[in-house]
Amino acid sequence: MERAALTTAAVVADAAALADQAGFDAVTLSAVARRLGVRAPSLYSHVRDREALLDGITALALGELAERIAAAIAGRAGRPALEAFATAHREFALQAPGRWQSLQRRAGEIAVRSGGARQMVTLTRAVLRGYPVPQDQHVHAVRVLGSTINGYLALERSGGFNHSAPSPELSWHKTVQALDALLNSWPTGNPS
Amino acid sequence: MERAALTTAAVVADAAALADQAGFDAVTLSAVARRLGVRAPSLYSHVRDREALLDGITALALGELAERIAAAIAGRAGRPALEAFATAHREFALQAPGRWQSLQRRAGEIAVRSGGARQMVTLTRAVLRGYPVPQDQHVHAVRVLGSTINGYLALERSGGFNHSAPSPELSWHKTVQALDALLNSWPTGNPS
DNA sequence: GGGAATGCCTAATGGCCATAGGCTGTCGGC
DNA sequence: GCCGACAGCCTATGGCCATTAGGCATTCCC
Repeated sequence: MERAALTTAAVVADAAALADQAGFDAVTLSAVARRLGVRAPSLYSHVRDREALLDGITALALGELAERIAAAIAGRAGRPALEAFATAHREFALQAPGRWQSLQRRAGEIAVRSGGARQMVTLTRAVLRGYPVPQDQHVHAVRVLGSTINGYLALERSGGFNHSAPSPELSWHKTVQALDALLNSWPTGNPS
Repeated sequence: MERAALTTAAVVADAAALADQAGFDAVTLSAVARRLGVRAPSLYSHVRDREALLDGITALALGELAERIAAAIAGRAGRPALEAFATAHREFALQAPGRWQSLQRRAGEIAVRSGGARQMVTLTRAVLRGYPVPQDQHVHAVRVLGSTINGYLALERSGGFNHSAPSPELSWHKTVQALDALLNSWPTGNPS
């Protein structure tokens, strides 16, 4: 019996793969152990508990998403940058649904410390540089952007669009277009 | 031993209360049974299985939210209506976190059929009537609105704002303001 | 008063997380 | 080349959960 050479990273990676295949909720220590040809308790040498495993997936996903986004918006500004930013999000959600799902929960210590979150904020701000949004409004704009993009993908994923007509594709385009328009004329004062 | 007079509705209502107190994930047949002073298997007379129970909560929450929104936007139009619409959402999320959480998942048969979903769409369209958004764009606008509001509340709830400065309150206001501006100048053509 | 239906119960199965403690092969020090 | 420590996996166990099967009492209608 060869040593399986398990490491924390390997366990987390396999768990992430399982999440993509069977859904985030299907990520269970037992299931991962089965996939790795090992008994469940053995995993506790590499992972503190289930929560830590899930948090590890979150950290991994955060890093991967940041990487994709960085590559996507490099060399772009303004609307093209925004579109690349949004598309990177959406493709990540579609291609790695389990990992994406792992981002939609209260992040634990590991994930927060991993720096991926900070990186995401930095990247979002980079997109904003191409728009006439004043510095002191950036935080708000970052939040609106994150809310809308994540919210849209969550709705799409949970089937919120299955019962009305036009394709999600079309609405997605309109949504990004709307965000572009919004950033271009960011409301500053207190207009009545 | 008095007959507890359990009904499907009573079980679902108690489950919803539990969800608000302990989180949606804490809604377990065992826990609900304990609260009702009954053994877990007894609940199967009223509820098909756990999934049906959760779906029941979703249907209940959908109806309650629609009711709140209807009351909030009655007699208002334009920006006040939008603000009332958004506020109703947020207050629901803050006051009934478990019920709100139940809306953030793939809805099952019961919830879909309950008509609450359709009612929500109708109410959102009602808000749009106060804005110069062309009819054929309403679907998209409904989706953008839903995405942003839900997305914001999800982010707020999952602590996404805990690590940066300004209060969520402020950003929330800015977000609603931004949506107002967006609807007022909804991008129609294909502006380059 | 009898019988069926209603509504709760106990018993039992199987899955999951988690802890405790045991076994084995590998490797550094001598 | 031997020995002890340690790394890394194992079995055994306990507790909680969902779900099914089958039993017992109360109620209500005839």
